Amino acid sequence: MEAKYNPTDIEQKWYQYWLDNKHFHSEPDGREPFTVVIPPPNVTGVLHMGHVLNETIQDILVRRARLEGKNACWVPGTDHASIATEAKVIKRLKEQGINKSDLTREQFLKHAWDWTDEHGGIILKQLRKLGCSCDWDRTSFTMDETRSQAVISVFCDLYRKGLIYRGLRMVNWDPERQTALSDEEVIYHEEHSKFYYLKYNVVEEPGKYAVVATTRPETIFGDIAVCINPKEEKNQWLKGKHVVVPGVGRVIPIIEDRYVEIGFGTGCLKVTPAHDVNDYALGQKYNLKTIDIFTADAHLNVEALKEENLEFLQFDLDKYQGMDRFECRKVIVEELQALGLIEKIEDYDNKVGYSERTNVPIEPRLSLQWFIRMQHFADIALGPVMNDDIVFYPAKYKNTYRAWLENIKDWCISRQLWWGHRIPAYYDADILAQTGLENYPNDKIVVSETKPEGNYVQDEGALDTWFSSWLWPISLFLKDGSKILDAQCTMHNAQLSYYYPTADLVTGPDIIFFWVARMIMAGYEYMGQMPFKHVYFTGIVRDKLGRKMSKSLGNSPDPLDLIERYGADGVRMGMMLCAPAGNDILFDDSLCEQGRNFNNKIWNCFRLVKGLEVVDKEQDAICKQATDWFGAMLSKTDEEVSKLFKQYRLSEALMAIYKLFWDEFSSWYLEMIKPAYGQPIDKTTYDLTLQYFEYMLKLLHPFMPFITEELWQNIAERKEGETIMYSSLTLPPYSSTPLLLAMEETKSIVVNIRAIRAAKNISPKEELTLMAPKEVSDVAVKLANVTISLTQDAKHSSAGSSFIIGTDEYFVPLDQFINKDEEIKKLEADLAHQEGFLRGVMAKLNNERFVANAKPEVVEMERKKQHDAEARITTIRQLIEALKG
RNA sequence: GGGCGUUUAGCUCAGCUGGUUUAGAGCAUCUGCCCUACAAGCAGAGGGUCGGCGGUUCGAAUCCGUCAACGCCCACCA
Repeated sequence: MEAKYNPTDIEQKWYQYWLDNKHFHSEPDGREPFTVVIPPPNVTGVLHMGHVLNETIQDILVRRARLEGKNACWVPGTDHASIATEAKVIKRLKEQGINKSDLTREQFLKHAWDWTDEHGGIILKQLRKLGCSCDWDRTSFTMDETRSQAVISVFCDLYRKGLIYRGLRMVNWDPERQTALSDEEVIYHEEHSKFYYLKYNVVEEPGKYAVVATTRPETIFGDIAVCINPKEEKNQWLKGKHVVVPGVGRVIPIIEDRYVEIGFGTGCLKVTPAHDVNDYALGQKYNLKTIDIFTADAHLNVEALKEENLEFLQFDLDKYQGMDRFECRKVIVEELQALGLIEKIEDYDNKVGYSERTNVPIEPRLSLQWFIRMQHFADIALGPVMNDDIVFYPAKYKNTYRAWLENIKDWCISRQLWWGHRIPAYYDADILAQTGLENYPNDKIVVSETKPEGNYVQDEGALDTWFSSWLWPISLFLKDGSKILDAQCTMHNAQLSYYYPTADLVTGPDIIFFWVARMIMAGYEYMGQMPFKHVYFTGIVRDKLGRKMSKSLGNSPDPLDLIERYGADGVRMGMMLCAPAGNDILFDDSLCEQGRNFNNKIWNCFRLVKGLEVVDKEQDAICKQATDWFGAMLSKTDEEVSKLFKQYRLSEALMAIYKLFWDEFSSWYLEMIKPAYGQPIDKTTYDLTLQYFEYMLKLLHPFMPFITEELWQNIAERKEGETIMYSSLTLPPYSSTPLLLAMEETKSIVVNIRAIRAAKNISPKEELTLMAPKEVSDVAVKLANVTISLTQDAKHSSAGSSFIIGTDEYFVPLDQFINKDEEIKKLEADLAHQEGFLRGVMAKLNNERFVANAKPEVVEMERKKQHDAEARITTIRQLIEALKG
């Protein structure tokens, strides 16, 4: 065996082995199920560090569940990511000189599928490199046939139930992709912008004007009123008057509404119902007309204004026609300034909504879209999380969840995209020809899983991607034509009834509304049950400086490159070392280094153990003590690890095993049982050592699947197809605290003597005498290389170095090396510390109220502290005197 | 503007319902070692008045209040 662990070949070998033996595949059986559905990555995406974190955690949970004897099933798949993928396809087409608008829907979809086939699933291949134990036979796609069918039938079902409706609403419009978005897809950024104070001349009082402050002067073409608060003193004079929209020349009324905040700005609000959510509400309330001045890609369309009789028009409308909205802002400000219609311009910070996907400022736009009534879903989804039927880790996200559900708004689910599930709504062609889409009567819409007979036109829109994602934990298990709508009432689907509800969901808190909440809604609506029992929210992977990893910053390492350099096990461990649940991850390559080093350590321990020569002989005292002790140690850690897993404290579980293996097993245990050079080891000790080693491999396996499989296969004879993955994880119970305490004392003796050697520069090879007040374990004799001289009264007069463990005093005579002053200084420092400590204890014990109020065992503990400290102080004083004398 | 969270060694974090030797771990640092598993290693060492202030208590990193810094989420003040 090589002295260094080389992961590459080994990882490939075992992954193939697992695949060949179908070890990741699950079918329902008598065992308890443990299901995890992957948060489907974008079908054309590539692996980034966020995935590494997320998928590693899932794999750890799944592998641990297998070891615990559960029937674990981790279902992989990808998401069609409607808007993101469509954007990529459009971009590629553009590179080929093709515009989306030149293609028919069918032609475009052909390109999109080509692209998907070409790039799709790359990320799933990459997950294999990471060691993910997904049931690849179950790989699904949110837009494959089964999943699509589920989506369409759910849409129809919700429509029938009256939970889906079509309506003309103010929506978030992405002018780049030219589609509506849901509220969740809008991200607000604080922005430094300007506040423009525009003059609106009052018709009834020539020479006087109202001032309106706005951040969006380009929208004045759509102004339809100016609103004041009826209670605002300074604007009383405007009541009932009319004003002229500057430049545009439209005469509009002053209206009154308490919505306008007194004291903010000038108290005059321009009302542009077509381009602002609040203005739209005002428009509805006062029955104002809406003038839409933007095209779908947010360029000006002022053609309609020409039809109006704008008696005070000062602008050249043709100049503005087709102008970009931001260009227009610049131009219009210049022109208004020239006309003397701007009173002043101030700096102003406000929030601007951006499209999550295209990063373009959102335009509020009135349009005809499909919505889900969310109140119903909020009602069924709130309780289970608040009362911990579904448990969130960390729990703080319960607050976030509740806040969202309690202020729920209807969900806009239609998108003006082609790549997605097409809305199964049909319009009678004849009626449509008469009425147009906007005025098409709702009761004549046919919503159906199949195209109705006759001359019908299907809705052009597609559904929000999340409308398919929210069914994921259900739709993944639909097989052989089984229908989602039958799922709950018949449960005839053996797959679904076995695997649902799933056990754990691992995902980022950024999609708690997009996905987590909606899965819970769909779960209760269609299965009558929760979709998962636990939700583990990961943090965001950041770089060492706390910056979010991103392509543009170039601070995100390529996971595959890391795997190449440190091995998948090393990378997984590096990731987990810095990943307490819910905290952001400050990732650094050096963490993987630590992971790699640990692999190497395990590897070399294995080399040592396997290299031992074994004979059939009695176990000596040292080995007996060592094996007994480590058995207890192992079982104690095992218990801890189980507890930590139950709390989803994975990084702590890993750390516990890490310390067990490196400190207790390698540094202590192996040194204890290691025979002298060339000597053999007894079989009992050897067998126990292998047993312990094997058990630790199992504990480690979820974190580091490859090296543990490799060593597990080599630690004993294995049958063809056997795997550590399904080796059971049970340990004979140990409960031996005295054993552990005794060994801690032994270790203290060894550490003290090593420290003396280090301080005095004495080689470990040189045997020393240890004067001890009581029997010292042979383990200490071996590891510290000492001979014991039993004495109740160490010879304080002779030169040497002493130490105290508990209240026992030990002494190592060292005539030739001793430096008295140094020794005295050290003892005096210790004395000062002990005395300070004693003072603290005495302060409590002398306090009557403490003695009276504290629990008896606490008082008892303080008394013991007092006695111990006093004993130690006496001993130290004697030592100092002896040295001085 | 509301809400939530964080603040403990140079770094990343434990520290559960207040008392278990005047705070722990891993990494990093420093010192000494190539000793026949491992220098991707071994042995040893140093390092914190627990963000500030105030309070409750016999006793506070731990509970309460307040301030500060940072982070996240939500919200239609144009």
